[in-house]
Amino acid sequence: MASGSASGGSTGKKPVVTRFAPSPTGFLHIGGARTALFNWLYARHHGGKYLLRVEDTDRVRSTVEAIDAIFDGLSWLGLEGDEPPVFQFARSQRHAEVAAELLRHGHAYRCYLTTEELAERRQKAQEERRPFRIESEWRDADPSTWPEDKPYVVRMKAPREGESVIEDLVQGTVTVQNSEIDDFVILRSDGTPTYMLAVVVDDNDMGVTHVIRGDDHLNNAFRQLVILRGMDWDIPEYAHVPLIHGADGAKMSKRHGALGVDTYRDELGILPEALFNYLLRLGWGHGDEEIIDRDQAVTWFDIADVGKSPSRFDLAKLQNLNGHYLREADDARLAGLVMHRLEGDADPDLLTRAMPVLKVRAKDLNDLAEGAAFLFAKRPLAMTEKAQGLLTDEARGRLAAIHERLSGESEWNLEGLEANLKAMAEELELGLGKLAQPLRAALTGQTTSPGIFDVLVLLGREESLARIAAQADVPAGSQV
RNA sequence: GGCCCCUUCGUCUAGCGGUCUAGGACGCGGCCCUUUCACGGCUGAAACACGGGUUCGAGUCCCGUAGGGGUCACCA
Repeated sequence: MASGSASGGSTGKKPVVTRFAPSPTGFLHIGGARTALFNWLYARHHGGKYLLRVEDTDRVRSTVEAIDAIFDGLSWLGLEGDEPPVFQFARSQRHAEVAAELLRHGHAYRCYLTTEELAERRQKAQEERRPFRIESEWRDADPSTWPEDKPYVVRMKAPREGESVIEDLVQGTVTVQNSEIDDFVILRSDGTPTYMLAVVVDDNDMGVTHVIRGDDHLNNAFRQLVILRGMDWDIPEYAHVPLIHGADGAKMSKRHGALGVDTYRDELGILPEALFNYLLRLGWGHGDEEIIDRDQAVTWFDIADVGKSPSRFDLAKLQNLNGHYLREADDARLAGLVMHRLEGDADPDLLTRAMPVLKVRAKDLNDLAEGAAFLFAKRPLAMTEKAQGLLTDEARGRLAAIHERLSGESEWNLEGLEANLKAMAEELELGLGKLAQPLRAALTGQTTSPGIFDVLVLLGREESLARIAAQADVPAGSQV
């Protein structure tokens, strides 16, 4: 257990230990994912440890589903902890012990004020338009006068004079008057610890040297300082990173655009490396660099380079980045990811072979599935309206000619087919488009697709000719 | 409302007193490539919130104003 001077924070000599401590009351949202990322990155950059702690002290709101969802999201992003996660609730005994010690040393006191009494005072203060601060008459009561048979909470005896300063790695020097800090509760009347106590005890016991979290905790840090000083524990370095806002500038909340990372994965078809890169660049930059992989991020990342102002979430940029990583991704891997997004049976080998020409046209896995659909479509092909429009009588006539010509194609490869059709266009004194577009419609049922020769090769001789025949004005007698 | 924090193109950012007629990226417009759609290449429009200081010189430092955010529980 750490001990020693609590004056100036750690000296930086100790190996770095960071932690990500979500409360399992919902999915792993985008903001939490970024906090985890920054903790992971900071630990990796300094060759330290990155730990996970589940803050499940709120028994009614914490669920196993949420715990699973969070771990699932973290491992998808490659942000698993370096050690098995700590479950906060399991440590409540230790929290209570610390509270007892604080009580023993007179840093905390039993407060017998009821919630109703407090509510009354709060309301009165509001009516009188003056700021409310808890001033419990029990603060200075002699412990010998503490009733044993009445319910009470344990409150910290926060200093009322002077000021507290935090040298925050992101926010800089932040000063707060001690008079602003009230006597917060550390142990509820049922004897369970509050978050405020639990974090401090757990961070201390886990040897956390750097607390990197959302800046909605900045105010809490000053309360936590009170406990730290009461126990004479080392004060960790703090880094309070700004929250992520929605596209409209408002705070990301559950009903306001905050999505779980699973939604980005499952519904939006985003690759983990794309989300990693996007989240990294949100609030942090390294010169003009935009495409940054894991290893590069580890060497470049510094928490001090994180900006102080909140940033807005921009889906278009995420998708652009995703498109980049899609093009870089392994074809078989992408085929695997796309398989279950396709309706009906799909051949993974064909899908893999088609991937090089499919992925340059997609920005997410859904695009990829859509683009791949024609490969596995059953005859007769469904036609989009535009494709239908392309199939004029003249076009159908040309398809018949193409069919006849391609039937004689011996090799059925890219070069041969391209030479053949180009020659045909020249002979007919037509642009290649006049041939290619109707052909595309017949082959794919759409007006856009990969290159027409790629499509022909991917579909193969038999299927290609059959699809052409189905749309062509085939002269009687020459059935396929 | 009290306290704390923030403010460069629509968005993410570079900038750490002179090299800024402010750079990059996404998005948007145009052109090129081209059988379609993409990819790629080139190119255009687009920002230092405002007002005072400090300084020979301010996007960069200080102070106000405005706007935005966070937080004020026996929730985490």
